[in-house]
Amino acid sequence: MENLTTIGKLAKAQGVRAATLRYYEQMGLVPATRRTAAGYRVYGEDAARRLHFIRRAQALGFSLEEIAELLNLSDRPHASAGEVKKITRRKIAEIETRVRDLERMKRALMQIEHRCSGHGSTAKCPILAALGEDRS
Amino acid sequence: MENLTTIGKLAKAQGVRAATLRYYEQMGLVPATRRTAAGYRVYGEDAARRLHFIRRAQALGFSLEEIAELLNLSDRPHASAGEVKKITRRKIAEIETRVRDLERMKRALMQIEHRCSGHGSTAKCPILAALGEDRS
DNA sequence: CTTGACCTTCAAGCTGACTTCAAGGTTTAA
DNA sequence: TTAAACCTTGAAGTCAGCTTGAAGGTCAAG
Repeated sequence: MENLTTIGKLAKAQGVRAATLRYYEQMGLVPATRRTAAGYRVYGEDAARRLHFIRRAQALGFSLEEIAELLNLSDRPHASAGEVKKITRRKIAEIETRVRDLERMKRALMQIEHRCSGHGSTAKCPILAALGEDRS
Repeated sequence: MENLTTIGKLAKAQGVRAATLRYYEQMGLVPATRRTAAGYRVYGEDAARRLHFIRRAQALGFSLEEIAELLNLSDRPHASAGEVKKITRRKIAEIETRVRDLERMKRALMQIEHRCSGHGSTAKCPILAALGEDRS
């Protein structure tokens, strides 16, 4: 089954507002859908997957513009392979940097947690030290 | 040496604007500094470390409010250990989720990169599949 | 001892990502 | 068949996180 749905149902299912979906469409994040005779938007389940991706990526700190760029990568499967590859590698590198920074922050937080259990001494500001080295 | 400096120098050194530093002070992200007789702000190097942390944390997608919360953890070393511990654990869990999501996104990008080298077939939309499972 | 590069505050303006509102047309359930 | 619950567009409002501008005080170099 194709599982067609209206904007309101898709929105509710994904925990966003219908207005947000229209906004994403306007911003080019989701393609303009086909419409009913009355002009109502009609969504298939690919729309749900796409929307889900957008929300998760956002939670990871990507801007809508960056997300559009990521989605573009998979939308144009073989278009200008060289460029796609370049962007992809850049994104991968960005992600690796983020992960490293997050791991450092995590270690700092674990130190704080440990210290707060009474085991640590006055070792000061592990969190500030966390992202202290090397420039982005 | 204590390495005291003015707002302009600190700002330039960290690649932000002086106005941004004033804004952070206003928002409570950096404590109000002492001033010269003329009312000029005077910064020590702790300010530089703090600022550096703020910028990196921002790049990781934390809001200023969240960053303030993180900084508070290290500012009040032993204040209400129970609460600090709770917040710390929550932040650690959040970070772990983020890292997992980023790793998934990275794997998807690597598939795209691979596919674009001509090795892959029409395996479609690895990026959409990337964050497709389990809810945040 | 003045000129230009700083610093001060306060207020208004801008961008991204929505949200809300107004004024309507459509669908559906009683 | 009509009222509630949808949908449409367009435009304005909101919040975070700055940026810019105005109007003025301070400091360092020549």
